[in-house]
Amino acid sequence: MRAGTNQPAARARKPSTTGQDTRRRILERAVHLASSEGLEGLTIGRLSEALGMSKAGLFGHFGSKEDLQLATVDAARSIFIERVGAPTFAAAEGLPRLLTLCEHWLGYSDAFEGGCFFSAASAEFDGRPGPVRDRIVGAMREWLQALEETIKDAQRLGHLRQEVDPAQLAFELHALELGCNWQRQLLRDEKAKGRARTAMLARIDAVATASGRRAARAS
Amino acid sequence: MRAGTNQPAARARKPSTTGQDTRRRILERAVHLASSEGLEGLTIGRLSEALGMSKAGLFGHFGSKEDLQLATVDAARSIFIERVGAPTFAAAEGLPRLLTLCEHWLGYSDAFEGGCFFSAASAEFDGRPGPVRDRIVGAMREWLQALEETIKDAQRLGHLRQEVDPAQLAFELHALELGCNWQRQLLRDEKAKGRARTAMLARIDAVATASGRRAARAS
DNA sequence: TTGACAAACGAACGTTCGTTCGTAAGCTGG
DNA sequence: CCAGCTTACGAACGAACGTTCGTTTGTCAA
Repeated sequence: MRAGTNQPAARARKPSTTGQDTRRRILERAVHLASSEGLEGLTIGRLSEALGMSKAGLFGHFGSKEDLQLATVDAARSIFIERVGAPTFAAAEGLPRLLTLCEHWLGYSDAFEGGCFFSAASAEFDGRPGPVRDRIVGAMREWLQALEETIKDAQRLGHLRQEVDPAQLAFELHALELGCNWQRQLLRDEKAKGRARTAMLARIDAVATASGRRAARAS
Repeated sequence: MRAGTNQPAARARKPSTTGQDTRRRILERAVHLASSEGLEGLTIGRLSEALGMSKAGLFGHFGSKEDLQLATVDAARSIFIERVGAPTFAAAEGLPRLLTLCEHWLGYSDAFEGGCFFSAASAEFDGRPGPVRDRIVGAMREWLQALEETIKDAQRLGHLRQEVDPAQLAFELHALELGCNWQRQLLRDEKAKGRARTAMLARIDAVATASGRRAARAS
């Protein structure tokens, strides 16, 4: 079953509303729904109802629920790259870039109605083997690697002390982001973002060099 | 419907297997299942199958699925208290107690097959209003309060500097625990616990007083 | 021995899930 | 104008969900 799923019909045509448009509209809504209801709680029936279309019509854009989930993860990844990755790599390398990353990272939670998509998806699928879990893991490894690389660059430029363990620092910054999301979403604590920012800046400042601080102040 | 749920039949009798025993057995399994599949993914059918009993037989112990979920949260809370709370309050007040808390906190993840129960439950229900969410929030507030109180005690004893903000420190320690669980469960990184321990100890040591360090070394 | 009661069961309920199918409608190249 | 393709639809499917019901079993008290 499910034959012919591997030719995604990418041929370019221009009807009044193309399938790609609808697909985008579906995924935009799916990402929000999944961030608060979960990727499994994201039901085809409710999603189609929220979009004012039929179950079958929506289903046709994806071969299966799993494909919908995978596409939703990809869509969330795109949003993350747009809201965090892009402004980060637009900033000057070194400490300024690392600080820019932290600030946009904290701000991106607002991009989804139910808080950080990946925080929710991670917790939901960390114990369920399969393609969806693999996709989430891939996106998170990619991000953690980028974060670590940003730290290493700052170190290479002499903005951070040599004895800093980039993986350890990346772990701690990531933990603070998770904590921020937790406190905001579960306890509805508006101070969460401030707490996380305070902690991130203090942690970074504690291992910054004089030239690093100068570069940060200049930017 | 669901009449007579409010007299739990606490009358003392001694059949070969009492209802309370079965209920305990059910909840023990439920906690593990929920920690990896989620509280919603915890279905009565699969749970009863895993226990070798019928759906109806299991269902009878709870008036509804929601009641089962609430009981599961309570059971997880008991395990947490037993594994973390008890050893913590057995330790000497002040810095020794705070360090004991951290160590047992990091170790308790092993109590559940799918990692920290509350980390999973928090992420799952942070966007779903209702009694289950309220129960989770209650347990977490209770814990966060205990953590903050432990910090304040250490401060009162002069083991931590006066300028320390207990709520901020509690937030950061909690974030590190979340990060530990995330890295362990999603990335299957065995270094996670070490990373979190390193960060916790460094964070605490940075604001410890000389007498606090002495008390910690002595215990 | 009998009556009462808790504990567990099998069978069925209505609902919702993901999925399949056949079929209109709308656009486009011949 | 007409085939051919994409897009969307309504209707229906089997499976699994939470839940209800009536019944059987085993144990204690009278």
